[in-house]
Amino acid sequence: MRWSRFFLYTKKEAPKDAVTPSHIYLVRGGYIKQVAAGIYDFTPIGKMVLDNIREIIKNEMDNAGAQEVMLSFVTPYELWEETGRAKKYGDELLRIEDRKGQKFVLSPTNEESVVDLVRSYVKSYKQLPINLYQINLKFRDEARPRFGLLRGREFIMKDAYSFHATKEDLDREFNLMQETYENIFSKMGLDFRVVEADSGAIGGSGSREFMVLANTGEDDIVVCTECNYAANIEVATKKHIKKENPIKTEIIEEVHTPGKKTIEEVCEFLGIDPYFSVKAVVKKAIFDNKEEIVVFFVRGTDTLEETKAKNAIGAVDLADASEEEIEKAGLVPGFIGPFGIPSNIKYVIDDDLRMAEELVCGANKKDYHIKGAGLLDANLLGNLTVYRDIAAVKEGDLCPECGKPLKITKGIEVGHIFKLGTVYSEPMNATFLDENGKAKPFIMGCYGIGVSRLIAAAIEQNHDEKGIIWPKEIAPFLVDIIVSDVKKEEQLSFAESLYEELKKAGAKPILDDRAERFGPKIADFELVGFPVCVIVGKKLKDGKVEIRNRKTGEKIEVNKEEVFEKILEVLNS
RNA sequence: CGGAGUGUAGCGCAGUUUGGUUAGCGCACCUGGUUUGGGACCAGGGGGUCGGGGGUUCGAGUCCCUCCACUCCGACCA
Repeated sequence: MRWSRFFLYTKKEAPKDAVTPSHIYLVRGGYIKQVAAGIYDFTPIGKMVLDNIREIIKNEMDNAGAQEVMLSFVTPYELWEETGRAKKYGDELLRIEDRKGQKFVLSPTNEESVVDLVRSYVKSYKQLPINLYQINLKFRDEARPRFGLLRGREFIMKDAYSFHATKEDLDREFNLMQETYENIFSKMGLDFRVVEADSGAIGGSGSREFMVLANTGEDDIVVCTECNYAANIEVATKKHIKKENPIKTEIIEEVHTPGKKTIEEVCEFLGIDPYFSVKAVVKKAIFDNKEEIVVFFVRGTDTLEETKAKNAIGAVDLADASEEEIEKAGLVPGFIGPFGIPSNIKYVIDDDLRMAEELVCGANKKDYHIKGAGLLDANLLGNLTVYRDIAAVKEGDLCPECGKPLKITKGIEVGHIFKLGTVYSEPMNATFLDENGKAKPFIMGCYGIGVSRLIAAAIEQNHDEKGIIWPKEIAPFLVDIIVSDVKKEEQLSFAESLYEELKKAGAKPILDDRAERFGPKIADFELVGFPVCVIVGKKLKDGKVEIRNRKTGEKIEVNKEEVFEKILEVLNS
């Protein structure tokens, strides 16, 4: 490509609304242009990066035996009514009507479509397993799109759906997909982790997320400092250890704690370690058909993990409870504890408190706490007591696998694989006949990769203060040939012949033959982020040109005769 | 969806408080010239429904009403 004719225009100034590096550099580098909130145009160079990523994904998916399809983007609303997701998905599902008033949705994901496709052809276990995938546009009407391509409303996703006769075969495919994903992200040159994850609204029995490690990530992930345990904080667990409270109380007693409502206040007032206090977190739990006040008890030093809490009671959602709602339920805000709690209140105690002794907790009575309480005997509390893991893992907690300290890092979710089971095939009545001629619903898995998000994630992980540093596997061009002064005939003709040579060798060159000075050209090289550049400039008359490595910053001066070999050397280093 | 902002040339902004000639500046763009290894310089030039609609006024970018769009924090998010 000759830059002088290339539809690529960089900017010196960052757009005022961009805050993350990937968003800033994608816009400044001329890769994307915003059209509306969370919707972007891709310029030719942006499309090249997208295609490079698609190519890697396609190769690996095909290798794994999956078959590429393309499901319709505009799909009938009816299909969404079949599974009940029309309601559940909420406002994120963009509904539209055609001229006849027939309802459609813009696909945010395609479980319904693919089940509809497969059920119309597949009737026998002999046709299984099947894995169908597509790399296609998606639309989710996010309440708050942000950070450029990291969270768009319109985006490109690779979604795959597998169909099996048995759970064992699903497990096999699930593992194969995990391997395939690991290959894909490794090939792209990304630093990532596979983590245990919550299945969320999509349902199913198991899921793993693929996280690109980056400071700007929106997800907290828990990783072990020793072994390879890694989990999303929404599901991460820790090893429970029993610490002895140095303070031994003779008797369990109520103590007067006037106006001391927070853990901090109570513990300071009583002179105890907050680790041995019980924090009550009151939430309004929303179920399909009702709302209910639920109390969650965790250690004073812990915080409630809402996803875990939600799963513990099977609620659809948790909302903050107002002081009035708490009082109306018969609770005393600031003095809530597991002992003597009104019998109509549902509550859950964190696993870490199981068998804990010498605790301080609310007495369910204004201005009183209980000292010396123990959870040795659950019967004290009645048999409704439920212990679940509901506290968020924090830095320094111990690994559930090996017992070494855990740490928390930020990640960008670029892939997610699920064991769906029959949650879609059953309601959609998608069945096959097994060996005994009996109709059974398909057992399904689904596997997603955020393709356009990967572009942003790759930049979040690979940039400096000057611009993008593309991993060469996805770089739009590999070698930027800078002609320092295009009016110098010898510079231009040397650069042109080098360009032809590199092009023939498949080294994806771009020739910067614009009528610009050296400054803007080298700055654009760094901003747009090509792996290597060759500077054909004033030293050419001494037979020398310069090669620069974008990533290492290394500069080498070489004789013009050996430049071709040296470039390939740098590229392959 | 709650809270806070912003909207003036392709991009970044000033002007709005206190209404008053023809709405400015930097970058980018066009023409000519000089420059040519880190975002050059000189001269000339083009480009505006001041987010939309309504109102107040002799007069509105500026005041009032209303709608819209976009951004940030949070909630949300396979």
